[in-house]
Amino acid sequence: MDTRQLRAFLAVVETGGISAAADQLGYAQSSVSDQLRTLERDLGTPVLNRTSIGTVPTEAGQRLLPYARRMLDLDGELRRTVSGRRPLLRIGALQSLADEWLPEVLTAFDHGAAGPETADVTVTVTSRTRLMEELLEGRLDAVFTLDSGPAYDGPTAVVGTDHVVLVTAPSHPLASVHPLTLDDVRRTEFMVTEIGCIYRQLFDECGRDLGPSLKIAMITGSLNALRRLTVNGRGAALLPRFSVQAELESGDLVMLDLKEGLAPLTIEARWRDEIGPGAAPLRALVELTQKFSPAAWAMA
Amino acid sequence: MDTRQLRAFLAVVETGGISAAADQLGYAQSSVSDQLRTLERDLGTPVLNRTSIGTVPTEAGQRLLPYARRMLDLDGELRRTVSGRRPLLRIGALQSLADEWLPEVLTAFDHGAAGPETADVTVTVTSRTRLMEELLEGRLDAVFTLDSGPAYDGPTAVVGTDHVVLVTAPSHPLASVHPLTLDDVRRTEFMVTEIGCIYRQLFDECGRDLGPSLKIAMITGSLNALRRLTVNGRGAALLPRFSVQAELESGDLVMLDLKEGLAPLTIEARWRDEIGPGAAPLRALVELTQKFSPAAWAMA
DNA sequence: CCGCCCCTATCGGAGAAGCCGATGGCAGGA
DNA sequence: TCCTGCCATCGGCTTCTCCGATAGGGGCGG
Repeated sequence: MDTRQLRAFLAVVETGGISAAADQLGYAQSSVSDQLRTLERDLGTPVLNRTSIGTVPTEAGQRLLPYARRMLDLDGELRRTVSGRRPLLRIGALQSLADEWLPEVLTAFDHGAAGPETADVTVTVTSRTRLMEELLEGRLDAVFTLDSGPAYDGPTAVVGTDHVVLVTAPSHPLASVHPLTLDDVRRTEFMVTEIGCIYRQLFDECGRDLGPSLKIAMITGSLNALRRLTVNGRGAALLPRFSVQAELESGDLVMLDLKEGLAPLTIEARWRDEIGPGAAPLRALVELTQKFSPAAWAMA
Repeated sequence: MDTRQLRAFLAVVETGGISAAADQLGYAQSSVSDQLRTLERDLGTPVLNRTSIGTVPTEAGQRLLPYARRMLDLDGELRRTVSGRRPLLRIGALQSLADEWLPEVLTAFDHGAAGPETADVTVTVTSRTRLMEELLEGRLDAVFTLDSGPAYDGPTAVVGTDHVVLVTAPSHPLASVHPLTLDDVRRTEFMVTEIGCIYRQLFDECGRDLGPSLKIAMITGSLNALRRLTVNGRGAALLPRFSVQAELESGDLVMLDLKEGLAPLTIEARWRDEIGPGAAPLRALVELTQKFSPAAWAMA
C-alpha cells in the first residue's frame, strides 16, 4: 500500500478518468493505469469500472474512497508532526461568522488566549451544507454554523447565543417610527438573500413569527451585498445582530425597537473527535470561542 | 510513504533493534536498514538513533510512532472494508467481565439483538490500566471496566450497576451466623488479589467502609484462583456480585446477609468516537450492553 | 454504416528501487 | 586484547516504476 496509489485512485475518481488523472498528477496515462492495476492486485478486487468514456468506482471502490482520503490526510498530518511544525486546524465557518466573529477569536487564539496550545489555522468559508459535508468527510476539523442543522453525531457545543435584529439605514422611513408596530413591519419592503442561504432561512422563520408574507423587495446574492444595500437605504433586513455589529456601532445602520419576539440564534461548533496532536488545540479553540459569545462581545 | 516502511519502523522500535526487526519481519538486516533509510529520506529527518547495542527512536521518531500505528490500523480496516467483510470491533474488558458478562452480550450481538448492525469482535482481556492505554493508542475500539478510572476524555457510558457482595463457601463458619454483624466480619479472614488489581482496590475500599483493617489471610494472583479458594472454604471474599453469579446459583458460594453498605459498582464502557464503518455497530453494541446490566441479568 | 475520437489496456525498454549476502566499522564486555 | 553483537555499506540480482507507442473498444456524427 502506497500513498501514490491512493492519490492516483482519488484523482481518477475526482476527474472521472484515468487520462485526466494522469494529467493532473503529472504522470503518463499508462503509469496511472499501472498504479491502479497494482492497487487492485494488492486489494484483491477491482475498484474501478472502466468504460470507453471514463471510469466509475465499483462498490468496493466507493468503500475505499473515504479510507483513501483519511490515509492521505493522516499522511499530511504525520509529516507535519514529525517535522515538528505546529498542528494544523482546518476550520470552516459561514461567511458572516468568518467576517465578524472568527477573526477576533483566531487572533486571541494566536496570542495564546487558549493556553499553551497553538496551531496553524486555515479557514474555509462556504455554505452550511458543504461545511457539514466536509466535516463528515474529514476535510475539516471543526465548523461553526448557526443553529442546529442536519444530524451530526459527533461532538457539538453551543458557542454562543445571539438574536435576529431588524435593521435599516438611519435615513429609512421606518427608523423614525416610534413605537414600531407589527403592521409597520409588514408594510415594509425587505431585502433577502437567495433561497438556500442560511440567512434566507432565518428571514423565512422570522417571517412566520411576524405574520404571513413579509414583503420581499429585492433578492441579493450575498450577505455582504445585502448589508451594503441596507446601509445605502434600499430597504430593511432581518439579520443576526453580530453580523451588523460594526454598522450599528458606526451608526451606518440602526436597530429598530421591535419588541415582539425575534428568533434567538445559537452559534454552534461541531468538530471531529480524533486522537492526535491537533486534538488538544482544537478543544482549546472551541473553549476559547465560548468566551467570545456575541452576547458577551456586544456588551464589551 | 509505504506501509512496509512503517511496519519496519514499528518493528524496530518494538524489538529495539534493526537486526531483531528484520528477523521478526522475515527480511535481511540490510533490507530493513534500507527501508529505514528510505523512510528517513522521505520524511527529511532521522527517526532512529543507531548505537552499537541497538536503536532508540529520536524525538521525531517518537512523534512518528502513533501515526505509524494509526496508518497500519487504518490499512487493516481499509482492507477489511473494501473486501466487504464485516467491520472489526476490538473490545477490551477485565477478566471478570469477559468471563461472566461479555459472553452473553456478544452472543446476543451476534444473533442480531443490536439490530442490523453486525461486526466481527475480538476481545482482549487485561488490566484496567492497560485497557485504557490500548484504547488511547487506538489498538482497542471500546473497553469495559468497573467504576471510573483515570481521566478519559472520550465517550463514556454507564453500562450497568452492580454491587459488592460478601461470599463464603456454605460450609464456612460465617455462613451459619445470623444475623451477621460488622464485628463478625472484622474477625473473619479474607482472601484478596494482589495490590494493583481492580478487585483488590474494591476490597480496600470496602475495608474502609466496613471499618479499619480487615484481616487478610491470603493473597492470590488471579480472580479465578480467589474464587476457587473461596469455593473450597478457605476463607471469605468481597467480590462484585456478577462475578460470582454462577457459584451463587449453583450453591457453591453463599452470599452473607450483611445489611451494611457494601459499595455499589458501575460497569462502564469507553470507546473511540471515530467516523467509519465500525462506528454504527460499535454504538449498537454499547447500547445493547446496557440491556445486559448485571442488575437486570440477576433478576432474570 | 462507417470512420473518428476519446477512453483504457498492454507491451517493451530504460531506469530506479527493493532485496539479499557479504563485508567492514564501531563499541562494550570478557 | 580479542570477541561479540550491532549497524551501514557495497555489489549483484530481481522486481518495480515509469514512459512512449500501440492496440482494442464503445459512443457519436456524418
